[in-house]
Amino acid sequence: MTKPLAPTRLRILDAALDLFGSRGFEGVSLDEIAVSVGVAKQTVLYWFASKDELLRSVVAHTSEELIAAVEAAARNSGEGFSGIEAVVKAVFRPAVRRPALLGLVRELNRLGPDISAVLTAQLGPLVDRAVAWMTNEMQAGRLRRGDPRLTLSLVYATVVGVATEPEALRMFGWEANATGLRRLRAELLAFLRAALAPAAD
Amino acid sequence: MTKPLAPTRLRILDAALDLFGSRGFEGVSLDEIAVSVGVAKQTVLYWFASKDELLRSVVAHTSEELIAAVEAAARNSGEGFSGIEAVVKAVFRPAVRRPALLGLVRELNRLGPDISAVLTAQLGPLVDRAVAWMTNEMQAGRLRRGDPRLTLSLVYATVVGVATEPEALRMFGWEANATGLRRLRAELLAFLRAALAPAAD
DNA sequence: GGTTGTCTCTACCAAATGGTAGACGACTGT
DNA sequence: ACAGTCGTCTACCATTTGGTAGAGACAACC
Repeated sequence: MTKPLAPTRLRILDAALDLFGSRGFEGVSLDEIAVSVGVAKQTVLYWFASKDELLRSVVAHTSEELIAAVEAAARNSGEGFSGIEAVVKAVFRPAVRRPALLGLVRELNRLGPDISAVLTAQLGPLVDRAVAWMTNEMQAGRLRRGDPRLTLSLVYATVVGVATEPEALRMFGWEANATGLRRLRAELLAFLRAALAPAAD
Repeated sequence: MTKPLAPTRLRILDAALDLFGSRGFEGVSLDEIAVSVGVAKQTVLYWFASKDELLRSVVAHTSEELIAAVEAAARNSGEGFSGIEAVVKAVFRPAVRRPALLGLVRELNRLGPDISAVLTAQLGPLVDRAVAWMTNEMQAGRLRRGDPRLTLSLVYATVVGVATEPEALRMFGWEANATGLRRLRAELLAFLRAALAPAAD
């Protein structure tokens, strides 16, 4: 605990997340990252052996945080849709405020399996648990029946799509302010609730 | 029949769409595009004055096609959810088969307003008509009531999310073959139908 | 045959990029 | 006072990038 709040290394990780997430790995130069942090390019290379390693570190660091948030939410969540609601709520604000968070996930897909493997390894168990939970809830009649994995994928795709495309949402007339954010979240939850509600029979 | 179908210019547009869409504008060099087409880099620059103009052309060309498909589907579509179903079906296959199609849309967001304006101008009227249609269907009770623009955004986000993240879907255990594609489409439509179904009352 | 215009090529350039080498200062423990 | 190491810097390099200049192949039209 020698360096309390934001030592250079963390500030670099932070800036790199935003830049990689918003403009892509190849679209950002080490120098840009350095300038945005307020250090020299070589300071970045002092902390991270290469640009690739910087990306790997950003992914590892970021996914740890996100996964922790999701797991915490999942632990305290209830049955049926409220379980999903808790997780979505936990992810929604940071994700929309900072599209880079989930944008980075997309970024991985274009950088070959060796890098996305870092994330897959971390996410695998979480996905499995989620699928098991979903299967159970479907069988109990608390969620609409369907392929649990695909349904989960669709929930994921919806949330990620919303969170990573503010520009597209603006195209539909959405305004990116606090009110817009609240409304979007409310509509997203209503949308997902309807999509997952068990068929009335 | 020397160059009947794909003259150089079109082949370049085609290759550029795939490369830009999958690896990002900055992640692809002119040389790569040229090689993948089988010509020299300078041939690319002969057809398109600069890399920027190439991107603009790809966007214009691609969005024309997509928009035409959407409009055709929208014209023949029915009321309520079947109207949306028709459009989603029209977009789904080409979009999933070729993630670059919609991936390009995301790509635009990171390239400044001057480029995404090309697309916005083309999409604007279509979006307005879709919103008007949706408002009408909601009021008629054929779709679940809600903010028409936001609901539309969510449908869009879901489809785009699904279409542009095959890697993420694979993380959830989805397999990218013909059967997987069919199942995914069926589940997507069921998901959207449930999400948009009018509240039973 | 000559001219013109289209299309593709080789050769080259200036700028930017990721990365290396090594110096300078600040702080540590001895 | 001194050696060491931590963190940052300036200076530099090799490669790649987008882009320019100009020549050659080839067809069509005169």
